[in-house]
Amino acid sequence: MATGRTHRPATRSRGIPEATVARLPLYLRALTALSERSVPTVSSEELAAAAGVNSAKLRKDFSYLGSYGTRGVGYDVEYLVYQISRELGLTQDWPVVIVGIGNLGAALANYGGFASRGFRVAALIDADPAMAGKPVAGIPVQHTDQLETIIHDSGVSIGVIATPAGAAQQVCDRLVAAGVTSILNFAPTVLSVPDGVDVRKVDLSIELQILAFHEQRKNGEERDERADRDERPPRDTGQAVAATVAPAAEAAGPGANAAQGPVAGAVPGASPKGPDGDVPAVMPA
Amino acid sequence: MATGRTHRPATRSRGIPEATVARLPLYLRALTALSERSVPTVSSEELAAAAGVNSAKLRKDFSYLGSYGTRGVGYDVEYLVYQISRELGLTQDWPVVIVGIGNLGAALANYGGFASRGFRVAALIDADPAMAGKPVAGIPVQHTDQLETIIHDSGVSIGVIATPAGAAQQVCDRLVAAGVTSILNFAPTVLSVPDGVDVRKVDLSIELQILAFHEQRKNGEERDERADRDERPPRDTGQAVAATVAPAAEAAGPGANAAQGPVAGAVPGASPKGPDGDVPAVMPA
DNA sequence: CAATCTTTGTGCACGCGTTCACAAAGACAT
DNA sequence: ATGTCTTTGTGAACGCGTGCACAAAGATTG
Repeated sequence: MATGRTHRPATRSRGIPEATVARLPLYLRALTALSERSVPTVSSEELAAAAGVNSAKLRKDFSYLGSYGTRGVGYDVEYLVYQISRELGLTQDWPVVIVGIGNLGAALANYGGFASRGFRVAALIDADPAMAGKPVAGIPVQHTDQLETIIHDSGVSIGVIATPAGAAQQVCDRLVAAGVTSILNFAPTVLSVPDGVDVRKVDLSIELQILAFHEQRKNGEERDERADRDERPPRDTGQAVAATVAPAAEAAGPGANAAQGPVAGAVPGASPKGPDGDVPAVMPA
Repeated sequence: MATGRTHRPATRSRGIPEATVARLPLYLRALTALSERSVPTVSSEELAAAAGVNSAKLRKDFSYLGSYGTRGVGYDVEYLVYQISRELGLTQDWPVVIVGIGNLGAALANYGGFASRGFRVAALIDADPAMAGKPVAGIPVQHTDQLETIIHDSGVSIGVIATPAGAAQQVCDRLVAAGVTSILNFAPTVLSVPDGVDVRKVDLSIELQILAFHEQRKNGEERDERADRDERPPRDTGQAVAATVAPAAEAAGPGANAAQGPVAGAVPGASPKGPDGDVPAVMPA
């Protein structure tokens, strides 16, 4: 799956392994489907198949939540839906703001999967003044100037960043400063955040690259893997190669100017950031 | 990671660990940024910071590719860009089709991160006849009827599914039958595919749910964690609870009837499919 | 050429996650 | 009640991934 994991050292918040937490939404979806079909109970085998995992893994996952099954019968669907929802915190309302209303931001705003799980789009924010007031998914877009006010007034603690890479860190800093403690980042940049803030990343091109790797392995044993295997290249091949790989500039932005702290260095501090400007299409990575 | 990992048993294609493969795109992005700033070399420490990982991990990752560094100096940026690109298979052109041109599909079509890494959008496909011919991102949308022809003529091996959940499995089957061997799935459904086909999943709401879990843990020790901890619920709480958790139907759809191998066999029964509710406005595939 | 300094590459240990396999628990039939 | 059958819950083994720590390698300086 989309990759998206952060570099946080797998906190294992309260006994439940991180890997298990990541699968709970999967189980919940399958269970919800069963619930709608009025299926009263499921065995671990059936549910595991529906969720696409191993049944032993599923049982172990559930064992971290408690003993919510009946031996010889299986799990009560409705009860399990409730327990998992509660464990994930979906029994409460989560106001969310989406920053960067390009194609992707608009798609997210329209995405039905949010509302159906307790996530409510509290506001849409964009830096383009021309967007201000325009309704997207029935919600008027507000200007970035309002960001702090919106966060504060709506009590938002989860922010979604769908801006171009160049603007992401800046937006992130403002969100965090305003009180947001969880961020879902769609911009192709590594965000630095202070401790206590969770970041999850979704990078569409990364997923494709991973697929390409496996794809290459499938058809690709007969390819040109011979000559260029271990040759020391001319030190000045630079431009040519770069042009081949990435003809269009990527401009991940100077934000990634490594060299900050010794290792991690999550510096919420200033970020000159330079030009980001463009918000034309979607994340011109 | 957004997650998005499939249930394939981590094939470790050719010695390179799956976890390492998943990080290579990360390194590549950071390196590309350095390349554009004309930085000749980087140390593992610097690059690791830019990519948001541990430096020891980075060095070990690179060691799987070969000895591409110079002790006392670091790594040649351009050379490393080339090596990683080649390893990922990005030195060749990958035609891609996107099926389901709703908000999300359109966002993907416009996404710049594809073209800049060797991925070329060969075609856009949608089931809505009204969409046919309409240009999105400069590419005319074609009707689903053309799917097989397009795949065949363009030699596409990677497909992106951005349809509603209810249509995903059907589209998937047709893609696979037409020769696609790698699928990036944005629909909230578990796809069943034959061996040899790779599936990676990106589920936006899953990422948010994971964030919600951690968010709950942060502010939430003083919450209502007492009373409803281990109570055996009335067996008929069903509807009420379901309504609370998921007011809008989601209907991940029975499409997930894995039922291929022996272990799978989940509810092979008929699938009236019913209302797929979720993702109404978006993705009218 | 020798000494020193920097940084890579990796052996090793540890912890997490996955999977197997089975005893315990309950349902159900007789 | 007793026995059988199904399915859970989990102890234990295994394998992968991560991070430490250091020797080896090369640059650099005197």
